[in-house]
Amino acid sequence: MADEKKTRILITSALPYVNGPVHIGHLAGAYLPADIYARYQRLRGRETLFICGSDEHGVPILLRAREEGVEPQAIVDRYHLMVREAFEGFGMSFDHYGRTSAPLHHETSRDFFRKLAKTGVFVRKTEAQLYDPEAGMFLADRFVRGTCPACGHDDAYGDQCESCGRSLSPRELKNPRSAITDAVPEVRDTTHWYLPLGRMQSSLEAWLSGHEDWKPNVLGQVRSWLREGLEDRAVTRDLPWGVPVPEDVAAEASVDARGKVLYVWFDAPIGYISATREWAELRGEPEAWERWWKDGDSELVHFIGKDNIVFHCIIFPAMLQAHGDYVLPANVPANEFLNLEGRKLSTSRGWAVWLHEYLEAFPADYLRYALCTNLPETKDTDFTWRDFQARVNNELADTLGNFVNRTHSFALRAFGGKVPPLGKGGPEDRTLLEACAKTPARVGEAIEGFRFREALETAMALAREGNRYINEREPWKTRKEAPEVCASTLHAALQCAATLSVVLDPFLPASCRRLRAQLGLEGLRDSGPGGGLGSPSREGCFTWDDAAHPLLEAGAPLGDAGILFSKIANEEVEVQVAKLVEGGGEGREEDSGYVPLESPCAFEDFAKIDLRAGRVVSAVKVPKSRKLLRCEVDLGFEHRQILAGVAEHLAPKDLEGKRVVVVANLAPRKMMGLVSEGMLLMAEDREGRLAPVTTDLEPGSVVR
RNA sequence: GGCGGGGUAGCUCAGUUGGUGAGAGCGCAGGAUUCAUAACCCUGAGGUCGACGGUUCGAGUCCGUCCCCCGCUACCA
Repeated sequence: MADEKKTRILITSALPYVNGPVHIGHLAGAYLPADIYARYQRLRGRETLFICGSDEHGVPILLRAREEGVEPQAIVDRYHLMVREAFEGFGMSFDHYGRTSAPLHHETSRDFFRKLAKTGVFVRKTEAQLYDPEAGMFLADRFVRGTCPACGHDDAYGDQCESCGRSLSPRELKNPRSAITDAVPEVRDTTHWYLPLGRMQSSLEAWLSGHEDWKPNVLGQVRSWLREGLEDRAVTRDLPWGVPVPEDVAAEASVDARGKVLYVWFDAPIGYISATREWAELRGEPEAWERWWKDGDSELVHFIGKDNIVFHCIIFPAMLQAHGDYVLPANVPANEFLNLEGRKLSTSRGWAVWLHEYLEAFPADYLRYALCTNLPETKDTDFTWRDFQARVNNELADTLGNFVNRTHSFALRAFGGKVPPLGKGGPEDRTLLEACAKTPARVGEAIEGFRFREALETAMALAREGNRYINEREPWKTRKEAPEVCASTLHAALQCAATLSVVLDPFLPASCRRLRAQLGLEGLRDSGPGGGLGSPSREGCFTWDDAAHPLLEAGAPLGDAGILFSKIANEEVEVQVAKLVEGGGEGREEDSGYVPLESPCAFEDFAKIDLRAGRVVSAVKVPKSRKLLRCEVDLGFEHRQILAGVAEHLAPKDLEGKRVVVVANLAPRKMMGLVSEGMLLMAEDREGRLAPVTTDLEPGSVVR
């Protein structure tokens, strides 16, 4: 239940990570529910602010920029724009949509960090790491190559030697070099700041104990983390892309701040705050943001997907608590995941419906409806195009659209385009009007409990009741026999349509606006951006609760007719399904689903690999492992034990007896306590299916 | 493997603190109707509530074990 004591409500949707476009899975998790909630709160008349923005830092964006040979800023500029426009087309009613590369975000994050540093919240740890003087940056372990101290192999990674399987630390390597520039790395000490979650645990637990009413999937995850005991987390990184660590803080700790940035999960949630500040500045009231973030009367609600629970329920609250000035989330109604046609969504495989592409084909409200009827509120759910079509045709068009259309067009014809009077009204009329009166509260109760499917179903039930009512009252008969009765019927039916235009507004904002125009109904508060903020025009408008009373006055003029929802033909969804199968590759345009080619490899490098034919003598699943099969392979001159990470795709019998191709000189590697002496070559198709690469020749044969 | 969330009618999903004959929408079958977007309305068929034990007068709802799906994590071809 909503806490009516709080006077204003601050709603956030997870910041999308802009290394690609947004798809329907994102919408179902963090965006559509948040938008419905925000629009509802505005219609209720509560002071409401809805905030989101692009998350633009972190390693994946840096790597993507390197791949494409452009600056990271170019990547995030591209997707920030694309994502923002797609959200707008979908009807997301953000009061502000910011971005974490904005100067104000950098300033806000740095101030936040500075405050925690100054008040002694952080601990610092210094460790020696390798530094690339040419690239001017510290090297992650896998970016260091060199000679293995144990076996002399000259191309070992910084974390492990592939030749002897030994785990290493980068500093143990002889003749180390940078994998980026080939420069000889220097050993330098690097210091990082840590958020000591361990010692913050009890205060977090105290806070969480006041939130036993959160969704079970959220509480379960959170309790599990607390039971395990929280560990300190580093909040800075040696990276060239991100929010720079404040120089003054670094100087005070006698640390060189150059090349150090805030870790992305530290700065990203602060994006909620900086976007609010940006909103306030644009409004010309730079201090206005503090009301939302620092006043105890403010209720903060984060909408996210289940993968984000720990950050929003533990780490960010810990940061806010440590800072001291901020309110903590009142609720974090995380959703589970949406599947697509029975398979999980995958950006890398292109198994997704991209929002910007969807919007080229169908109206936003159709998707809003279809997704909302099937939101993954308690468990993962499945989106299919066929179901989408059925929802739109059978429910939106046939049930809702047809109800308002038959009502409206009848009134236009029979009553000269004006709302007919209720007159005395019969018991049936009063029954329908009572159903209308109860609906806003019922729908609202479900929304406030974050049960959006139930809320939409409740509203749609009123449309069904309206259809039933008209069938029973048969106004086409009473029109001539008893005109006053006919007038009462149409009056009640029009009131019902008017109620629907309000209670469905959060779900179908564009369609409900059109519906109200058809009904000649004006003066509802704006559910869109700015509608939850104080403004002169807002006063005098009617609200959600007012929809419990008849909204139309007898004699008032009706607007023009029009079809609200048109049906989707089979061919239209077939096109979408076909697009899915073909486009199995990536969000990028010309990609057909094939994995992109690796960069060229010199022949000398290729020649180092010794490929042999081998016969799989036996294959058994490695106990307690999810992916590994332990194979005994006959190479003719010897038998090898090889671990293949294919158990999710292949059964042991798929390999046993097969003559396969083996990388015979691959450095041994330990996994699950077992040594793997080589690798079985596998081919993978665009659907992700695996099959061994086989040969007819005898074991030991050389493959070139 | 560890931790968390799920496995309920053909399909997609609801089922609060255990208690009248287990629900909705869609799909299907039959009927009624014609104001309306070949729409609407009524009726019906349909499930041993993942499997096996247990607690209880009584369990989809609580406990235990196992199987399958998803997320985080661990050792990711």
